[in-house]
Amino acid sequence: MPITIYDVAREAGVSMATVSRVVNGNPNVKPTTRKKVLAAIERLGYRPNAVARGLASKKTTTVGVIIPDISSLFFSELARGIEDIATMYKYNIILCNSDNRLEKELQLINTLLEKQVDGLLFLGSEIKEDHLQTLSTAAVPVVLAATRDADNILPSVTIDHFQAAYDATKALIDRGHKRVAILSGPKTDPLGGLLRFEGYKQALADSGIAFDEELVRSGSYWYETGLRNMNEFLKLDNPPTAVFAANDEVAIGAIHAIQDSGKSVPGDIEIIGHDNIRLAEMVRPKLSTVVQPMYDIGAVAMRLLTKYMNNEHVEEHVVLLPHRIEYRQSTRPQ
Amino acid sequence: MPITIYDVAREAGVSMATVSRVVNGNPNVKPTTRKKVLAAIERLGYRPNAVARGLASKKTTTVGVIIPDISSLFFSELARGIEDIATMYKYNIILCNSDNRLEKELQLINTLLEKQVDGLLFLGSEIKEDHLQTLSTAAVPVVLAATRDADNILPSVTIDHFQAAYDATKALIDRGHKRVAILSGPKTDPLGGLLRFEGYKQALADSGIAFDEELVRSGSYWYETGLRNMNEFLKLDNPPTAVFAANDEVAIGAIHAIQDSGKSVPGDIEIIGHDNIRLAEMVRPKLSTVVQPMYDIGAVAMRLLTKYMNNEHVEEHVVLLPHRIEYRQSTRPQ
DNA sequence: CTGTTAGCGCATTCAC
DNA sequence: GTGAATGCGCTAACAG
Repeated sequence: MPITIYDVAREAGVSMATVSRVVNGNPNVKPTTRKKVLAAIERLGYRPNAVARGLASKKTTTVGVIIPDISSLFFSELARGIEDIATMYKYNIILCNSDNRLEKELQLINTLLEKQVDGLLFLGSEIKEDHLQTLSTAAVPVVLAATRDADNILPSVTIDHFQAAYDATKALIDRGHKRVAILSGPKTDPLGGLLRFEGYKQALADSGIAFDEELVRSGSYWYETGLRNMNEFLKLDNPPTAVFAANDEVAIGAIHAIQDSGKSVPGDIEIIGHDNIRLAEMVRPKLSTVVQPMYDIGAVAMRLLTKYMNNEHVEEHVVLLPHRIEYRQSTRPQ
Repeated sequence: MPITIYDVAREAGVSMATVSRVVNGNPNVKPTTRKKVLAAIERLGYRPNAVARGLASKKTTTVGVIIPDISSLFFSELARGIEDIATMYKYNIILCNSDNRLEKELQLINTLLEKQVDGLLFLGSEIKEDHLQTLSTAAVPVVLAATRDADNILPSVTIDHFQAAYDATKALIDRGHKRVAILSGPKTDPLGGLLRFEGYKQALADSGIAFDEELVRSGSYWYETGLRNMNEFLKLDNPPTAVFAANDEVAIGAIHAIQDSGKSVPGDIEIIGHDNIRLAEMVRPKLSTVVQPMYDIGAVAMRLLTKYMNNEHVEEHVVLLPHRIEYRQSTRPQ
């Protein structure tokens, strides 16, 4: 039989309301009685029941987090940012993997809403009409992280993917390359795929370089994809002399493909990756890459969510975090 | 105003008990009325309140997971195993980072227990008397994963770390090495540190090789530690010709230290790592390593927890998962 | 400052 | 098969 607030009240010789007050730090309690209650709590080993509290107060101090895959280096870093800020604001997180599967995502949203989370964080996956519709039934705030909806209806935290890809491509061009290839993410991914691809094309156009379909390969964000697609590039009559990869894993796969073919990075081919996962510093040559602040995206998104949950005023509901290029060893020193 | 079970009852012209029955799949409902109720639920967009259900039923279908650091490649893989099995058994997980800090761990245990989780998974960190004491106040089952308590009081899922280290060291010795070094984890870590160190020493002893303090360096599990400590080895008058590293990151750091010094792996020095994080295949040379089945440890631990939560019979409460050595390129082909 | 009283939304007896 | 009644443990007015 678990100890309830009522047991404590009896033990301390006060009403349950008073016990509730001291448990919740309500100042309207005489220090003497507070001490009495605290002693009774200690003696009985009382542990407040957060479920009962949640039902009565309509707050669970829990937020739901829907993430494509927690085992990914990218998203686990994001999750850490979320959890740290959540802890700071006394929230816990219910973490769910969606594997980017629409059906599972919608079902998770419903489950989390049933669990009466105080807010929802939705990460990474593309936002379709179905999402918007299900999300619109939520009575609690929702924030997107590392993704956003096309019309910016929902609050979101991302970087400017177009600009990031533009900058990386431009940097390669400025280093004298005419044959700049892209290892793109899936075309179905609006941000990491399409938008970065657009940035790439725009950089070429602005530099008067003709777009060459031959220098484009898109696929998943896995190491093996980089390996495979880079090998295709290498078979070209006129292979690229520089490559922008849509993420770091792919970039590292590309580097290994190049090395395996007997060529060198950055000697023969220069590479710039994207994200700056911790791995980027743990390979040789160390990877030059576009820094996407994963931890911060998570942290800022969670902070934004606390503001909404707290009915605080929010200046801008679509926040773009800064990016930059970190030059390491897969590009030549300038 | 959210829709409650009562609204549905009125809309369907039945009692709330009946609605509760159809929501919970109780077979004792006439198909006709079931249909009526379902229609009313649909019409109203009713979403059951899991908090209220939790209070009434004393089950939350939520388990607490205390993890050192979700952003680590090792633990995020474990977490994925946990979450997948949790999903399979209709549980959600509340995920908390502990950073291996005792105080935070104890506080998290209490918080999760307050939230009335149906079970608790505790990962990675050393189990001290304080843990046992706090955990003993739990009214719900607890399972340890990737750690265990000294007296095997609590159920746990791990590999045999002594044997793993023994096997790796022995493999190196069998390849003809007399100077086998160890890049050990922290001595304060009972499994990854101490136990593996013991396995290393035993393998030496069994092979008649004198233990040499010079060939031992211990430290954190980070890449930089491997880099730094390997450099120390390299400065020795009589440096090691083989190294067993306490985890893969450290092993990769060591490889880079060796390469940076102008020597080669495995030509001059052979390396075996530990864990087999995904990274092991994403470096050159690819890392030979002791495979620790992270995903499975998480999955099995969660499965074990479901058995306890379900009052099922459990054969063995201390489970050791198998390990093996995966030979890749940081050891010479045999 | 403290106690009394109502629910919060649901599962669960127990009757019928 | 179905409904009425009770209580899970707590917060939140409201009185006093």
